[in-house]
Amino acid sequence: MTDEANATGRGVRSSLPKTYVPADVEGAVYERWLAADVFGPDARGATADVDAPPFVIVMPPPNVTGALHLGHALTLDVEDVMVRHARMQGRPTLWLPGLDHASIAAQFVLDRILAAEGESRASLGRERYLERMWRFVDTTRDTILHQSRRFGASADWSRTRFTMDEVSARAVRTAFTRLYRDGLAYRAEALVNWCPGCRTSVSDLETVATPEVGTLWTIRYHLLDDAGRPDPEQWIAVATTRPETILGDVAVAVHPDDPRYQALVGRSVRIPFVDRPVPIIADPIVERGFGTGAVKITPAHDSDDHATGRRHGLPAITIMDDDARLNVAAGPYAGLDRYVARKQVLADLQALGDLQAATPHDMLIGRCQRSNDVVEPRLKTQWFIRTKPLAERALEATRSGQTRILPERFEKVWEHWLTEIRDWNLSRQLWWGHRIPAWYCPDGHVTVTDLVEGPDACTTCGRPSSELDQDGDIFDTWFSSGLWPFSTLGWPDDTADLRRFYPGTVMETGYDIIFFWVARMMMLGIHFLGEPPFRTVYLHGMVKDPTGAKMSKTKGNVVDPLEAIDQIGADALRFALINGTSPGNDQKFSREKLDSARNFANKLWNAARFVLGARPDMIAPDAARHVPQLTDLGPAERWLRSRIGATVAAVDLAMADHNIGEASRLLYDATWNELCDWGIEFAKVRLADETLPAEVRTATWWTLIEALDQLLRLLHPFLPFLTEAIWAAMPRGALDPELLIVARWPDATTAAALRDEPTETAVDALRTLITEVRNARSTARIPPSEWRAAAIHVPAPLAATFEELRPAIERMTRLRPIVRHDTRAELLAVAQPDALAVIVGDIEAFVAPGVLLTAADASGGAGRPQTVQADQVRLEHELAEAEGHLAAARDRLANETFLTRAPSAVVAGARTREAELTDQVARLRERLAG
RNA sequence: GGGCGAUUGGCUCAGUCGGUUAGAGCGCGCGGUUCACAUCCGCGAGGUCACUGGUUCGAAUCCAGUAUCGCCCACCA
Repeated sequence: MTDEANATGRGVRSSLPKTYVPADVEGAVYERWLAADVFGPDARGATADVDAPPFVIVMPPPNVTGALHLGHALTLDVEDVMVRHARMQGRPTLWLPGLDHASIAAQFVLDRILAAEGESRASLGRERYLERMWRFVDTTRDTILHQSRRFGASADWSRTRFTMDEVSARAVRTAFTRLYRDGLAYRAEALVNWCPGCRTSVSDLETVATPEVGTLWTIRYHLLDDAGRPDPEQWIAVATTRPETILGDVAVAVHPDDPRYQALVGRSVRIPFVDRPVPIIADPIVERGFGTGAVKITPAHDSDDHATGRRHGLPAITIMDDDARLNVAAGPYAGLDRYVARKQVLADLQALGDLQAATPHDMLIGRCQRSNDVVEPRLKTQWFIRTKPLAERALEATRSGQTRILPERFEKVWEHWLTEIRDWNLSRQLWWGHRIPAWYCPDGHVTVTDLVEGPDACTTCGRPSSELDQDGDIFDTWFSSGLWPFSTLGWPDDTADLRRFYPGTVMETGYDIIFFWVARMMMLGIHFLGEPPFRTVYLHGMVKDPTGAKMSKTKGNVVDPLEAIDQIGADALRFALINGTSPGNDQKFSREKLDSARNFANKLWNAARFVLGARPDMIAPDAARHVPQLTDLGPAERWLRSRIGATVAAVDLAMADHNIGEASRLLYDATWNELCDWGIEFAKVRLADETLPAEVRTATWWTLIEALDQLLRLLHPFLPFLTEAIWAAMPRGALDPELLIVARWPDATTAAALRDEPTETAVDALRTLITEVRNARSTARIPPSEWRAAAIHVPAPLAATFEELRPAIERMTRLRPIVRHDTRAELLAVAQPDALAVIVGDIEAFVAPGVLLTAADASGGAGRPQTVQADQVRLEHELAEAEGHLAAARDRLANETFLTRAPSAVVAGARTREAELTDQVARLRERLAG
């Protein structure tokens, strides 16, 4: 075949390579897509209807920190399926790819690399550190983008964005400035989660509550007498898990109604080592039953205590520095690490005789999600976002249905989190990220501006910019991520893209970042643009290892998606990740799934190879697509068309439901169990039958082509490379594009017209007959290759179909001749007593006797006189089954209330069934008796 | 402490609006050199749908409770 023929889009390549080698195909196919320019909403090669509503998918930009893992693969696959589906429906699609600078994660990774090189943040300094970071992300960025293409992602690479690029930077400055102007961003001293390892504050979401067994120590604080001296004989005992923080204690709290302590309220105790007198206060927050019922109050290092301290107007004494070492306020313990200090304090208390008890205690310790360090609550002056008003509008959006969350159950956690939301700490004491655009003058005035060059002067006192200092902190990464759906479209400018593509259609991501990311996008999107950034939030589950454990490098149970692609191809990996999954549910990923997907890819390839290679001679190799006459189709062809129509409808339903796992399952089934097992097998007989008229044989082939064509379209989102490669060899219609990726999704109306239920019913009955004959032959141990004769009675309505399919039935049952009798009586008259009986509904067949076996023979023993017909066992089994069902059916019909209350259709169905079973049972009994 | 999810053959999972006989893949057993595919073909065995109770003519499905596992949220020191 010539290149010209291919270029017309109508050429038929004579055959596909015998074996499908993904590596040979995938790269080349991707190049063809790129060359044809089909990915973007207005791509040159795209065939979208410009007036159709655009399909915009919002994806989480992966972190620039390293290679992609299986979770990324799943994300890209799910999104690619959705985008390809929409593209084939003729909608302009926007899938905007990008990367996230991931400030804390990236610094964590780079710090490790630097440590290996004998360098550190401190040794490089801010400027050189950032230069180094840019070099690092330049390489990882290329890796990630390259990998995304290997997954087959059909994103619009021309629009690739980075959360640290200038457009993003401007969006960040603008967003923050407006929030500040709107009174939603504020700077305040507050207790924040401090990670001493990362040397930055982190948000509540970034701290992980870790169960640990700690110790609950009981410590005596001596009461002060009127002269202010500690009384060695009188004390109040407090319980604490953090004895080192006593150095920052400012009070002891008891419950106001606690009779043990009521007399002590208002008196003072002495804090040891720092020799500080503090009051005993009453506060209902104290749990009387816990510990001693008396709590030490350390406002600077505990969030409960902070709140208590504020209620009582107590000072907050910070005793730790950024490295979590005790500071000068800790008196004799200054300079000690927090845990060293703890030991020392305990030893000193012991020496004083004031350590009363130590008991093991189950507790939750907050650890840094990134570094696993124990997070320290500390007082810091930082920037916060007032989230309540933003959260309310996000809740309105989901409650009103303006934005829908799928699966719906996630709406509950969404509700809860947004209802209980606390202010968002935006400041990070890191270097890699967007610098907070706030400047401070020596008088403490704050100037916030979105000007890239900073403010001219202090907006309060007019001091020139030279006297202003910019905040040294950067923003939480998720702040820029939260702007993603619109910052990528040119916001804050009112761009054409923004007007056309905001809000997005579907936001797709894993449920693990619903709060980190989805909630933030919702809050910020609604605030800045007045409407939510997407209509649907689709959350997929997590990919776990075969035992259900989380995949992690340290556990060594990760599957490298690129390795899997090298071994079995991207299509198989994609199918393995999607087939058999449902939205929001985790999946256990295993080698077996990959194998199964690979087998399916192989099956499709070979089916296509057969179909294309089975072209009858009278059809020219480069023949244009031809629609056969309905009258030239046989029952098998009509059956196959009808099943394809049913598949289109079922897949459409699943896709509309966002249930792509179900869609893939339906397609697996249709391809393997319908097209391959029956469609092709039936067709083989007609195609090979030279006695048939040419138009009948060609009609069969064109029917296979039609079925394959429809399945290729439906399968393309799932197996893009493989289907595209097959498509290239298919005879295409005049209107079909050269590339499947921009071909049209099967039309529902056309598909509905393919349905032919009477044919399906008739052919299904004959398919069951074939299966049952095979079963009978198998149990009777008739060699599969051996031809046998048979006699059959087929009820009149089925007779014509039977005759039309006779050659196929003969071949598939390996029975010939099959003598058909018009009445059952005729059949029984000729039936040999030892023939195998096959009773399928109204059809009854007798197959020439098989080998008669004893039980001993069946288990491999020597040949013996044959007394037991193995076939009898099968019939008895069938009889028992039928009798069971019959009994159930009769019970139901004997039930008066069933007859009166159940819908008449159900009752009628039960009656029919009962009649059928009665008949079936009678004939089975008759046969067994005979 | 609160919430969510899961529990269906040996394993991994489907199962729509409650409806007759609960499906698939893998694995298992038997058979197979059928000219697309052994990454295959044919046949088969294997399930009291976690448990208890309820609603209903009818429950894997709806309700209540229990158990086990997993996850999320949470300020008892």
